Amino acid sequence: MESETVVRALGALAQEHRLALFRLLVQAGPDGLAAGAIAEALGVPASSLSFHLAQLTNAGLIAQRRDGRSLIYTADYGAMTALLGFLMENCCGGAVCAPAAPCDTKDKNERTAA
Amino acid sequence: MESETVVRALGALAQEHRLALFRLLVQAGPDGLAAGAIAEALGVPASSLSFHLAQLTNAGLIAQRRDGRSLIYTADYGAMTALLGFLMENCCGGAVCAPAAPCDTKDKNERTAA
DNA sequence: TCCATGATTCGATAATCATCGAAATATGGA
DNA sequence: TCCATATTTCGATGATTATCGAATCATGGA
Repeated sequence: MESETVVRALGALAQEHRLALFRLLVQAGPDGLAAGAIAEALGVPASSLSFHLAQLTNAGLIAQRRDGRSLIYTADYGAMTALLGFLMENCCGGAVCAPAAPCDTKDKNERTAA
Repeated sequence: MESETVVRALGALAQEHRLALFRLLVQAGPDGLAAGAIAEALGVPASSLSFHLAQLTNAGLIAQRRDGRSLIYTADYGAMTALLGFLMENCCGGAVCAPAAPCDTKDKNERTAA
């Protein structure tokens, strides 16, 4: 993962509404949520929300698909995994830093960096 | 970790110079680096660097100590661990997301959130 | 005490970001 | 075709961020 990509992803998450939005999409899972539902959940005007959705999309953290009149947004787990991988490997001075919790993982395939 | 803290930490890292700076401090380890050395390494004017150091300090990601005329900066691993912990637990939809690498950890004590 | 060095703060400026109503675009149904 | 719904784009505005030279502050040594 290039550091410019990392900066963009971090920047996308470094905003109250967008962090909440991303968490919401993570909770929603693969089904995702329509823009309108998100706007209501977050209490943000549609045009403002659209701006934030664009930021996250641009950073590659979420994806968009259309379902009828609605645009459904979903979290991109792979992008998040890559981001976490970068942070762990480059910003943690080795293995010392990683929280111990999720070591019952079942995926070794998403890995990116060396 | 409160989400406001998370936003501030992410914002602090979401900048080219600051991300490079933080990585540099992580590499430097507990000895840290003097502001002047950092400025030279990054090729950034002293006053600009000072601004970025303040951002990272304010976000709690780095710490400062004085050694004679020099101010030595060090990465705060605990803060980074807490940040990663938050992201893993809130932005990853469970254990599915975590990269598999650092599971040979030796520390279970840094953990913060539940 | 005086000076040199290491670093921060101040101040001005340019750039980017966030907000949100109004207008425009896309889709589906009558 | 015409209308209603879902959402984005446009445009204007205020706020925050990044940059960097000059001035200031802190420390140590002569």
